[in-house]
Amino acid sequence: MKEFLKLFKALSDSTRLRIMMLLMQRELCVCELMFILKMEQSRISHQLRILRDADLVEDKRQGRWIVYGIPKDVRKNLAPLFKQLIKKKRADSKVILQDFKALRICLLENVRKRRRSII
Amino acid sequence: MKEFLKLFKALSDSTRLRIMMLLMQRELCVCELMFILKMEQSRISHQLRILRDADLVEDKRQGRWIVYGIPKDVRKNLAPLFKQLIKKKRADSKVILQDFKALRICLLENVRKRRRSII
DNA sequence: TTAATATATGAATATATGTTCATATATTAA
DNA sequence: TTAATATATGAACATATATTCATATATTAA
Repeated sequence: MKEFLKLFKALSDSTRLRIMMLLMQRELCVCELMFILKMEQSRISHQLRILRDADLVEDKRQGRWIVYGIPKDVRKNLAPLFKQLIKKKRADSKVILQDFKALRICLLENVRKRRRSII
Repeated sequence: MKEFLKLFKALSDSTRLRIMMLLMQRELCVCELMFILKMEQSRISHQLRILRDADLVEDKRQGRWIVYGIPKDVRKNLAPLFKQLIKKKRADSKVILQDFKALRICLLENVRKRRRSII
């Protein structure tokens, strides 16, 4: 039961749910999430930690960025659930769809700098 | 998103999760839940209210008891998820399985009195 | 009608959680 | 090596949530 509680708790916060929806689209670093969600860095880091503790996301260093993504098995399990969240064209999904729009802008504007680390 | 948050929040408490698992087995009144969970009445009533506000349970009066159950559509949607929760024979499921045992005893002992209301 | 039973609910309290601020750490650029 | 950038994290604070206690309401039994 603990495991399920951890999962539900992790998903029962709007910031974390938005992060999850974004990471379902694409791996992102913290500064990209900051740009898209318009939230300060520590707020996002704290929430990512909770998601990581619940094994909903994993992180890897890429040069000076730390990139977050959703492990394959988690992605597979959550996909049907999250699909419902976008599918319904209700006011409910508005925030999510706006976030997706901001994600596109984030990529176009190359918020994560072009420089690539050697490692 | 609000709808999903409401769902996840409703399920992210161990008392409520246990209640949901029990109601997936069978309709139950508050006093039966008290007996099974060994919790005081107001505690259960408060949690049932939260579940009802999230449309996860519905109630109907039967004589002097108020019987709680899970609406068919909700039951259908949550069944696969909850099945996983019981399936895995891990310490994680122990509490739930103990609750099911207590449920059986509850029914054998006829915790809800035999008298039936006229209504 | 009165007492007993079953449940709901408001208020008080304790605890958990989310956010912000300040600061530490790790990497890369200069 | 030093400065800049990206991120993590501890502490303080505000807010939300769960639980308990006291009490109200509705139904049935006597």
